[in-house]
Amino acid sequence: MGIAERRLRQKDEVRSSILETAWNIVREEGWQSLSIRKIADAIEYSVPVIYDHFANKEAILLEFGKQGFNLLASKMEEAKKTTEEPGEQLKAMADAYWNFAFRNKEYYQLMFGLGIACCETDKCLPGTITFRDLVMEPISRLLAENTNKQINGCLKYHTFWSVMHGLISIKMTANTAEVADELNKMVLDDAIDGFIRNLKG
Amino acid sequence: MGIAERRLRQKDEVRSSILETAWNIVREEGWQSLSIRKIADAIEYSVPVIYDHFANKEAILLEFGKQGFNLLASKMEEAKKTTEEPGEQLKAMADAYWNFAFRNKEYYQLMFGLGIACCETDKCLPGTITFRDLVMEPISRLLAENTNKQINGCLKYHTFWSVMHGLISIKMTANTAEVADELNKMVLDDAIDGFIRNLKG
DNA sequence: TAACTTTGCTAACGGTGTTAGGTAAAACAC
DNA sequence: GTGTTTTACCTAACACCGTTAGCAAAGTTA
Repeated sequence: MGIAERRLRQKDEVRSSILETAWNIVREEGWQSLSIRKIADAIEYSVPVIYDHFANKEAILLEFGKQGFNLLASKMEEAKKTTEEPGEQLKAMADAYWNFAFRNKEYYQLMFGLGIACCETDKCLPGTITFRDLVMEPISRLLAENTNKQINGCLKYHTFWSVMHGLISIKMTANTAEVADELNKMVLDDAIDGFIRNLKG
Repeated sequence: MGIAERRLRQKDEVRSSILETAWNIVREEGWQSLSIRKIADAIEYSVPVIYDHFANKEAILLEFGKQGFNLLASKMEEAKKTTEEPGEQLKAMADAYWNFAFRNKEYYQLMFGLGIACCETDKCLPGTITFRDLVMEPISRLLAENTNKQINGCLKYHTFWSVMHGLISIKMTANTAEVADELNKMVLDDAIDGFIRNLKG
């Protein structure tokens, strides 16, 4: 009785084509321009079919949000593995974050833009690694070597994200080429260097 | 012949009531929920009247954007005047920025949220002071005292904004009380302290 | 009073997310 | 193979949205 299986497969294909089509629309016209009707048109089904696969429009966006967070997490994990020195790890992850943001503007805008608030940056990952674990560990190692024991690691963790997010979101919002690209990357490098220097004491 | 004047006055009153009403809606229901029809309803005029005063909806948002940037600039200018020491000035301005953001969430969200992109953070002020002047001056003074002449002030200027914006926008997007308020303020203070320490060399 | 200008309205256009209700085809039971 | 039930899918609507064309009434001027 492979009928049920075939049906599930077909249903999954429609679901996939919804996501694929939506992604194309977003890439070509931006999030603002994505509409249920446009998707329905493109996949050659009527509008209500979409609601058989997603509760509402936000559920579609959330799906992309998850994808984005997973991709970002894997890129940062990968970056971290390239070195053992905690300071270098932080720099590598900052680099990975930067690259992710500008190679996947659509994802980044959805994830951190007008708070689709997919998650609090942490949750909604496959359960294994969290961003917190990833970034907190090298911070703690640097702080352990620091003679000044007053410094709060949790606080530094937030600073790390804030600096990166701030730099990227300002650059992304700014009218394209307000400042040269290299300068922006230098600002990030400089800020992260300063951050690490302060961690080392 | 005060007729024309009275008419102008009356027209201005309608314009003001549009802005006032719009602001009330935003405060009570958020930017997402602001619509031309709601404004028209509330001021007890028909919809097209609004278009006699504003070219379109975005023009209304832009008006608020200008207000926001002016308010922020004045708060930061005021903060700067409280001290002469450049490091203290930067801290005071960071504080003022922080306070502005959380005492005027609606403004901040409009100004830096989903890029209504009112301006590039600088322009659209009354022509006199720019944010750049305000922040760049104490940075330059600190760098002048620093023996390391390699440091780029323009770069530091961008870092300053990024850190502040990053901290605030992450806290604003986060689901209300992810982290205690005091901790967040501590993160800002810590980040700005670190920033200034690095400026001093 | 007649002509003109301004003011404000109704009603529409084309778009959005979402859902109720019906039909035809496919799958199942006998 | 026939009858019944489930599934897939569509049409059409609801309630919104921003925006604009066109018209009627009121106010202003000569």
